[in-house]
Amino acid sequence: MTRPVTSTDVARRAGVSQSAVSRAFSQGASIAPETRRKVLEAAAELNYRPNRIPAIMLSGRSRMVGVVVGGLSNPFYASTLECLATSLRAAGLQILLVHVDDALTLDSALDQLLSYRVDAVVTALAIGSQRAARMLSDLAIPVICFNSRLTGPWISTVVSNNHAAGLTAAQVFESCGVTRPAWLAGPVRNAASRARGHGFIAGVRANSARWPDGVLEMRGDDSYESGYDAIRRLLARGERPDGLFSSNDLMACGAMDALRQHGSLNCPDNVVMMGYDNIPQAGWHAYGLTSFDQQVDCLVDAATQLLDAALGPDGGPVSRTRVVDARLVTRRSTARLI
Amino acid sequence: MTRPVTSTDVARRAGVSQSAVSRAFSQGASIAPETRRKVLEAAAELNYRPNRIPAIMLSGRSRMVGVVVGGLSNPFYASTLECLATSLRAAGLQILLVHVDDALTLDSALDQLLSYRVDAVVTALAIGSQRAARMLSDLAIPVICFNSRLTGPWISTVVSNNHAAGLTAAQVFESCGVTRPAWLAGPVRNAASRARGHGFIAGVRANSARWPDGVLEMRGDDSYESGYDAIRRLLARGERPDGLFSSNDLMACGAMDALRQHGSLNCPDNVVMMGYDNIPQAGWHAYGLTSFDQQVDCLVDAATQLLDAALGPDGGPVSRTRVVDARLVTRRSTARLI
DNA sequence: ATGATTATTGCATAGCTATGCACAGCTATG
DNA sequence: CATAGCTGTGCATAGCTATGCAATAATCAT
Repeated sequence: MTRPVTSTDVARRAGVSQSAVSRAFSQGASIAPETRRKVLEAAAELNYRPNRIPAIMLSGRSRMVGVVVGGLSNPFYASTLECLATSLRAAGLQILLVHVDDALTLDSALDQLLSYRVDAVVTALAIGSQRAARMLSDLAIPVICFNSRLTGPWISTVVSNNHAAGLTAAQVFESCGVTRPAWLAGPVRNAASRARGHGFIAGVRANSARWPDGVLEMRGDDSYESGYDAIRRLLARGERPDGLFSSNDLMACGAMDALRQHGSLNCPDNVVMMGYDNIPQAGWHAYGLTSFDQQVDCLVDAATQLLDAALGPDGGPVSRTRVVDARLVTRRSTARLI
Repeated sequence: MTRPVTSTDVARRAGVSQSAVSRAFSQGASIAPETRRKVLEAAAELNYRPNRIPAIMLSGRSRMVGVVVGGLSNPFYASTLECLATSLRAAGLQILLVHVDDALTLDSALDQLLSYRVDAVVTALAIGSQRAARMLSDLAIPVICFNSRLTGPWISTVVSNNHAAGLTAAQVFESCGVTRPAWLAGPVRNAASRARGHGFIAGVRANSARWPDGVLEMRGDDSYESGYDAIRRLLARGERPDGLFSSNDLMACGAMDALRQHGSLNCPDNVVMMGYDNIPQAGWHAYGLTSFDQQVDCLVDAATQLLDAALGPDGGPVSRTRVVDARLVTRRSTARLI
C-alpha cells in the first residue's frame, strides 16, 4: 500500500506552500496563473487529487445526500433514481445510497447515513418514515420526500397531482362509455395510491346518475403479480368490470394479462384500462396502456430545487410542498369511443 | 444552525474523557460496562451519533464503495443494484452512487469518487472503462467489474458463463426442431453479448449438418425498441427465422411484440425464442420468455467476496475472476417438441 | 502483606486541508 | 520619491476522533 499523495507532496514538488496547492484547486481563490500552472503540473505528475474529507470536517458540509430507495424492481423507481442521480450530480452533490426492505433496516440505515454526515436525505419511501422523519428533524437534517405526506419542520415534499389524476381517469371512463368502473388500489400505507383512489372515487360519485353502483374496489401491493391475482380472483367471483383504473402500471399490466388469460377479455374492446407512472412497459405493444406520466424530470427538478434551498446558507428549517401535474398519455387501452 | 454534538459534549455530560466516549462506541474496546452505560445514556440524551469523517482521515479507509451504473431502465441492472446495495450494507460498506451516460461523465465521476476517497469501485459498465480502469490502477484502487473483460492488476471480474449459455441455447433450438436460427446481438462494445453470440454461433456451426446456412445475425442496442425494430426490418426483408436467441430479455420482448405485430407470428408455434437475464417481464404472461437467469444473488455474492478480499489488510493488488453459471429458465417460448 | 498482573482510564497526538491573517512585492498616483 | 492600494504567498491553526502510551486502580497469587 503506497501512501496516498497529499497536497504537501505536491507543494514540495512544485516548490510552493501547501496553501498554494489548496488554492490552485479551489475555484476563485487568489493565486497567480503561473503558480497555478506549476501546481497543476506537479499534481498531474504525482497523480494527486484533492481530498474532500478534511474539507468536510472544516466546513461541516459533506455535500453528500442520503438517498433511500426501495422497490427498484418497479421501473418507475429505477428511472426516478437514475434521473435523480443525474440531477444531483449536476448540482455538485454526491449520493450515498441505501436500499431498504423494512422499517428495521431503515433505522439502522439512517444511523449509517448520519455517521457519514450527509447534508440531507431524499426518499421515496412511505414505510416507517414518520418516526425516522422525526429523528431527522431533531438533528436538523433536511428531508425531501417523493409522493409522501410526511410533515415536519425540516421536511419538504414533491408530489404528483394524484387526486386530480383520479378525477381525470373518471372523466376518461365516462367518455369511453364505461358502465362498471373498478379501482385497483396499492397498499394502504401508500399515500399516493390513496389520493389517486380518492380522486377517482370522487369522480365516479359525482356522476352517480351514470354510475349508481359506484366503484368496484380491489387492493394489490403495487406488484405485477398482485394485479394479476386481484383480477383473477375478481373474475372467479363472476364480476365483470368494463373499466379499470390501477394505482400503478405494474399492477395494470398484471391485470391486463389476467383479463386475457382468465377471462379472454381484451383492452379496449371488453375493458378500458388506465394506469399510473407511464413506465416503459406501458408503451410496449403487448400492453398499450394509457397511463399518467408523473414527469419524473419535473419531479426531480423540483426535488433538487428544494434541496438547494434547504442546503442554502440561510439554513433555517425549510418545509415546502411542490405539486407536479401528471400528464395523461393515451394509448390503445382507452381507444374506444361510445 | 445548531452546532452538531461532538464526542466531547457527550464526555462532559457523562463525566468521562472523550476517549471513553470513543471506546463506548467501538466494538471490542477496553471499557467498563458501567462506563459504557453512562456514555450511551448521555449520548442518547444529546442525540449524539459517532462521526465517521475523522475516522476516515485517521485510518485512510472510508468504507465507501463507488458504484457506477448506467442503464437502470434495464430491470436487470436495477435489480442488480438493489441486490448489491443489500449485500454491501451487510458487509458494512456504504455506496457512493454515480450514474453515467457517457465516457465524459465517467471521468469526472471518477474524479469525484476519488475525492471522497472511496475504498473501491464497482461497475457494470463497459463504456470507456479501459482508460478509467488504468487510472484507478495507478491509484491502487480495487475495481470489481460485472460482465466485462477489463484486465489490470487491481481489477477483479464477475462474469456470467456467457459462452456456455450460448452453446446451451443452440442445443435447446435443436431439441425444438429449429431450422433457421437467428441471433440478436447487443452493442459491439458489450463484451457479455459478444461472448453469448460466440457461444451460440459455435453451437450452431458444430451442427452444420442440421444448419448449413449458419446463423442469421442482427444487432440491437439492448433496448426493447431496438429489438422491435430489428425484427420489423427483418420481416420487411422477407426473412423468416423460426428460432431467435436474443442477447437480452428487453430486446427479446421487443422482438416478440414485433413478430406478433408485423408478422402475425407467435411463440412458440412459429418462432422459438430465448433471452438472457430473466428479468421479471420475461415471466409476465404476455411473454412467457425462456431465459438464462444470471443468478444475480450469486453474482453479487461473488462480487462482495472479491471486494472483501481486495479490502483486506494484506492489501496487495488483487486480480481474480469469478464465473457464475447461468441457469436456464424454461417457459412457453420454447415449449415445442419436434 | 506484597509484588505481579490485569483492567480501565485519560492524555496527547496524528490525520489533511481550507482559510484568516500578516507580510512582501509591485503598481499607480500625487 | 513617498505613500497608498492591490495581488499573491506562506504561516499557523481548526476541525473531531481513534489510539498508543502511561498511569491508576483493582484483582490475584504467593
